[in-house]
Parts: sequence; structure tokens; C-alpha cells
Amino acid sequence: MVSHGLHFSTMLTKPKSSLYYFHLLFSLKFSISSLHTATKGSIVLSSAKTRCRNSKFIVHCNTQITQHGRNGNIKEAESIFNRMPFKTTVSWTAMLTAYAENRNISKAREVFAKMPERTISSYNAMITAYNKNGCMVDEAYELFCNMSERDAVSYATMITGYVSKGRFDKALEIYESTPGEWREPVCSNVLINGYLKVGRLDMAIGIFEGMVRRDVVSLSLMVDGYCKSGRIMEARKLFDEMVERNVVTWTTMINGYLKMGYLIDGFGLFSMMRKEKGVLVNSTTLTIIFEACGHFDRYREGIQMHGLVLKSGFEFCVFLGNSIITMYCRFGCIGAANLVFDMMTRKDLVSWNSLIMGYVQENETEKAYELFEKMPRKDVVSWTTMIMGFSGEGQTDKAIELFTMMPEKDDVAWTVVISGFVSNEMYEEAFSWFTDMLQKSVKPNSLTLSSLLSASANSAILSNGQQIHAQAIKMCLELDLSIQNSLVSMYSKCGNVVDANQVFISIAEPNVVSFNTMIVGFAQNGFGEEALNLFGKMQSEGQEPNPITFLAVLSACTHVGLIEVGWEVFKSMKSLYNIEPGPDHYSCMVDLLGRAGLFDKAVDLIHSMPFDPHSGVWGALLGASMTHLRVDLAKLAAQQLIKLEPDSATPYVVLSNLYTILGKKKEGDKVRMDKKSKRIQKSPGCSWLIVKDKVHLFLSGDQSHKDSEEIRVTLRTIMKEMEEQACDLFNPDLTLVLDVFCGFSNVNKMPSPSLATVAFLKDASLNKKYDGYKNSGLALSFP
DNA sequence: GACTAAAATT
Repeated sequence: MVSHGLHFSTMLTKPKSSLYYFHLLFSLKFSISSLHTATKGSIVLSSAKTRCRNSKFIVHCNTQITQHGRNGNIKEAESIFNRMPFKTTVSWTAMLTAYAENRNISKAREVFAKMPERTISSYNAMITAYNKNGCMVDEAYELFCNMSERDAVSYATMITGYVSKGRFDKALEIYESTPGEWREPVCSNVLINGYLKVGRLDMAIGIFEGMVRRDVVSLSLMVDGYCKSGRIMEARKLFDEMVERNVVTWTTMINGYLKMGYLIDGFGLFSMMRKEKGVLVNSTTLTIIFEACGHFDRYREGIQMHGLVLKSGFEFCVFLGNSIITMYCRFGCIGAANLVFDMMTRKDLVSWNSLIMGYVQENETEKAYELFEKMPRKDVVSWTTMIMGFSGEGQTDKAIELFTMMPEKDDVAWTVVISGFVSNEMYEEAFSWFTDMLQKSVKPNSLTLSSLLSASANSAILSNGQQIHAQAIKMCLELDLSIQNSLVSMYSKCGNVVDANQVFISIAEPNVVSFNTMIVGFAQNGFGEEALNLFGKMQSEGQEPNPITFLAVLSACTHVGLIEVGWEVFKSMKSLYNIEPGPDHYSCMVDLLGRAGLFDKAVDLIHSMPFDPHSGVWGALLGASMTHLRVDLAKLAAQQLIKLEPDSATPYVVLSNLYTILGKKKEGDKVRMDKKSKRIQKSPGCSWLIVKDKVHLFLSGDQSHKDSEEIRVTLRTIMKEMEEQACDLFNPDLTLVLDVFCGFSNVNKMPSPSLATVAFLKDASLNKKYDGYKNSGLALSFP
């Protein structure tokens, strides 16, 4: 009989069982009458018929029904089920489950009602169907109670149902009612899993310890539970004690290490796992490895692993492909990410979103948008990523357009639009959109408030910041660390160090960002001593400083002129803290030494740098040379700056001004001519001052303006009074303003809306209402 | 060896 089959297809290399013909009947849609191969055909047919009772046919169909159900092909599953000449209880149960998987509870119920006989498994399947439906746990429970006989799966399923609804009381009640003689690990496992998912490690431990028999799942669950609570040592102890460990156990432990940033342990365990007999790395393990490589910038390991995957012919599942795309995007290798994307036979939303995100991060918004338009289906993430892309490029109009078109807007989408305004310095829009968001009853999250606090800080409008602070308290977010850090930053940028410090000391567990922000706050407001004290305190509290801490401390030293201390701190970076000073640290030191007139030391330091000095270093030297009228060094610094940033006007302007001040008009003109011949444009210097909650903007403009001298005089008076009031004259903002308005700097031209400004400033200076510096902010920025 | 239940991932 089997040999006849060979006539059907020459592709058959070895005899197939009758299953083959049965499969053919369905998959090639051969109807019985269309089998016209006469004698041969009828033999096949009759044999198929007689073999229908053969369990192999039925098993095959049952498997097909299950698989189609899982893949969402409910029509296929139905068609096979309906055409089955003989059905077993398993077939009926498989069909029931297929309907349940596709959320068709009424059909599932129909099948359950119609089936000729029911086993415990059929009941179990129906309970699962109810559980999956969302709000039918009670129906499930009714069925469960009506069962004359139950097995471990019945109990496990019922517990899962209640656990997924968060009804742990009922779950526990059923768990405790499990017959003691066969309380299988799976019953405890589902409960442990439930407790761990809601973060109740204590309860999970309780159940775990009460277990008489534990299996590899119970232990793997507990390993995961300990890892996720940060108790990695206990997790490892449990892991080491395990007699049996499978892929999941290994993967869980590796994931635990990698998520906490313990790369050596994680990668080490991974190579141990690869050597372990009987355990095979799977796509989940690899997904975790790729994620860690991307997250911790392990380029070499990432590439190596990708090579290994390609070499071993490992099948790309969607998760794995997506994690590789994300990794390459993090490395900035968008081409490689694209290649992986193209290679993937199956792609999902995450694949598209990850690649779009990659292009957005590379500022290739157009490319991102092409993909966005091409993708078959879009979700909130796709829209939000695109909005972020356009905002990041300053195309706020396009961002808003997309936001308007977005079908459902969540808090994240609103936040992205708002923070887009903030990063584009459109503070008013940010606040007005925030009002809209509140009116639409969308609940802001901590990120929304953080970016609005940063808006308040950058626009130095304290009252807005205070309102956001109030909002945070109202929403019970005032204990959120990122909010607290933003508050510290906001208050200190608005010149309100007292409130900044108030917030800072209220932080229960300040992190390195909190300390850095407060140190910068002290430094920028002239409290150098306090900044240094806090630096000491942070260490006595066991908080490791990072490179940014040192920038803050060094700038504090610069502000209060603590040259020796600054020098010591700088030297200690490497020797005490094993932190290699970066370009910005060197700039800070050059600034510190240069301002003090210690040019030999400054130049020596530049020569001792282990890398080529960047523009910041030369800029600092140029600034200091200007202050101390050191033409020789200014020339050197300006030359270097021109080399590094040929389009920047600053070195030309500073140098020519210096020559002018020294009365060397000829040289000054020469520099100006040089600049002109290179067609370099200086972007206008800009300064602003807030008094009485109004922002007054000064742009450098026409030199010939008749009032410029008057404004300078007025400002000089203000500055003098500030000096008398012992305002911090080392504050860079303030010195810059002094420079600008007193004509000692690159901006020697005054703004046009002058008369009103002058009148206002006169009034302000006379009535001493310019406490804007302390309370509202006085700063200078070069756009 | 099919159906029902339990663990790790972008």
C-alpha cells in the first residue's frame, strides 16, 4: 500500500505512513471524488478511511487544530475539526481551546456543551476559557466546584484565574483546599508566580518554604524573585544549591546579573552555561545577552555574539531579531540594524518601532518617517517615536501635526510633545499644552513634571516652577527621585538656593545625580564653601562621586577662587577615585588657573593632556587671556580655536576686541578683515534679565545706537550695587553680563529697545527692585 | 506521541 504512495510524488524519498495521505486530503484540498487516479486512488482512499480510527490521524488533526488556534487561524482550525470523520474528546477539547485562545467564549461554551463526553481535561480547558475572558472567573469557579473529580491542573488553573484578577484571598483558599496527598508543585508554582508578579517576595517565600515537593520550576521562580528584588546573592545561593537546572534556570540567573549591571558575572555564567551538558542556549538567553551588550555599550561582545548566531544558523525569532536591531541602534550602527531588519522573515510592531527609534536617535528623521509611513500597523509607540524625532530636530510643527493625527494619545505622547517644546526653548507652549493635558484629564507622569520643572528652571520663572512643585505634591509624586532632583535643579537655577537645599535634604535616598545637582546649585549661586562641604558629605555617606561630580566641584572652586583646593581635587580624581579626567575637567582647570592669572600652570596643563585639547580648553584659555590682557596666549588660543571650529566667530571677535582695548587698532582691524574675508557671521549675543516677573531681552545689534552708552552706564550702576551687596562676582553668568554690558567682551553692541529698557533699569536700580538676580534669575546665553 | 497547567526575553 505504501509503495503506491510513491507514484503520487517523486519527492518522497522514503515510504510515508498513511498519515501522509490524510494530510494530503486536507492540505491539497483534494475532495474524495476528485481523486481520479482510478484504482490506485481508490486504494489510497479506502485505506485512509479504514485508518481513520487510527490514532495517528486523529493525533495529527488534533495537533493541527491546536497549532492553528495558537496562531490565530481559527478558520483553519474549524475547517479541520469539521471535516474530521471521527473526533475524540481530545479533538473537542482542542477546538474548545482554539476558540478560547481567540477570545470567542460563546463558541467555546457551545463546544463544551455539545461534546459527547467530558474528561477532567475538558473541564480544565473550559475553566481556562473562562479565565481568559477577563471577567468570568466566577463562572470558572462554578464549573470548578461542579467537577466530580479534579486533578492538579484543575487546581492550578483555578488558582491562576484568581491570581490574574489579583484575588489572592480566593487563590490562597483554593490552594489550601488542594488534597494533601497529591499537591503537585505546579499548584504552588502558580501561586508563587502570582505573588512574585505583584512584588510580594515575602508571600512567595512563605509558599515556597511550605512546599513538600519542589521542582525545577519552583526553584527557577524563586531565583527570579530574588533577582528582581535585588537580592542577587540569595538568588545565586539557591541557584548553586539546585540539583537540576534547565535553560530557564540558567537564563533567569544570567538575566538577574545582567539587569543589575554585573556584566562579568552575567557573561561568565553564560559561558559556563554553554559548556553545560544537556542545556542548550535558546533565543531567550541570546535576547538577554544582546540587550545587555547594547545597554552597556559592549560593542565587541555584541558583534561576536551576532557572528556566533549567524554561524550556528540559529533561528531568528522575533524577540531575538528585535534585540539585535536595538543593540545595533544603540551602537549607532544603523546600517547593521537595517540589515538584520531586512533579514527577518517575520517582523512585528517592535521590529519596526526599534528601527524607527534607531533612525530617530541618529537624527535621520526623514528615514524614520519613510519607515513609519511604510509600516503595516502603527501603535502609540510608533507615533510617539516619530513625534520625538521631529521635536528633536526642532520641527515642532510637524510634531504637533502628527500628535493631532494620532488615534489614541496617552500620557507618554503628551509628555513627549511637552518636553519637545522644552528642549526647543518654547517654554510658554510647554506650559499651555500642559494645561490642555490636564483639561483633557490625562494624568501627567513624573517625566512630564520633570521636563516642566526644567522649563521653569531655564526660563527662570520661579512661580511656574512652584506651581509644578504644587502639582507634584497633589499627584503624590513629590517623593519621586527624578522629580526631587529636578526640583533641586529648578530652585537653584532660579537662584533660590535655600529652597533647593530644602528639597535636597528632604530626599530620603539621594543618588549621585541629587548630590551633583545640589553641588552645581551651590557653586552657581556663589556658595563655594557649601558646595565643597557637600562634596565631603556625599563621600562620608558612601556615595561614590562620578565625573560630573568633579565638574561641579571644580566649577565651585572656580567660582570662589579656591585655586589650591581645585588643584588638589583635580589631582585626586585619578589617584583617589580612579576617574580619568576628561576634556571638560581640563577646561575647568584651565579656566580656574587662567582666571587666577596662573598662565604657566594653565599652559603646562594643556601640554600634559593625554588627548588633543578640544575647543572648550582653548576657549577657557582665550577667556582668561582676555581678562588678563595676555595677547600672546589669546593669539595662540584663538588660532587653535579657528582650527577646531572654522565657522565660529568667537576667536576673531575676542581677539580683535583685545587688540582694540590695548589700543592696537591696526591688528584689531586685520583680524576683523580676516573674519570678513572668510564670511564668518557672529550669532548675536543675547542676554536677558527678569525683573518684576517680566523677561527683558537684550540682543547685541547695531553699534551706532544712540542709547547704548546710556544703557551701559545704567547697567554698570546696577552691577556696582550688586557688588556692594556682595553678590557673587565669580558667578560666570554675572561676569559675562558685566563683560557684555561694560563693553569688555565680544559683544559690544547694544540692543535697540533701549529707551524703555533704560527707564525701567533706572527705576529698578534706584528702587533696588532688581533682586531678579537672586530670585528670578539673571543669565546670559549665546544662541 | 495529541488536549488542559507552571518559569526566563525585545
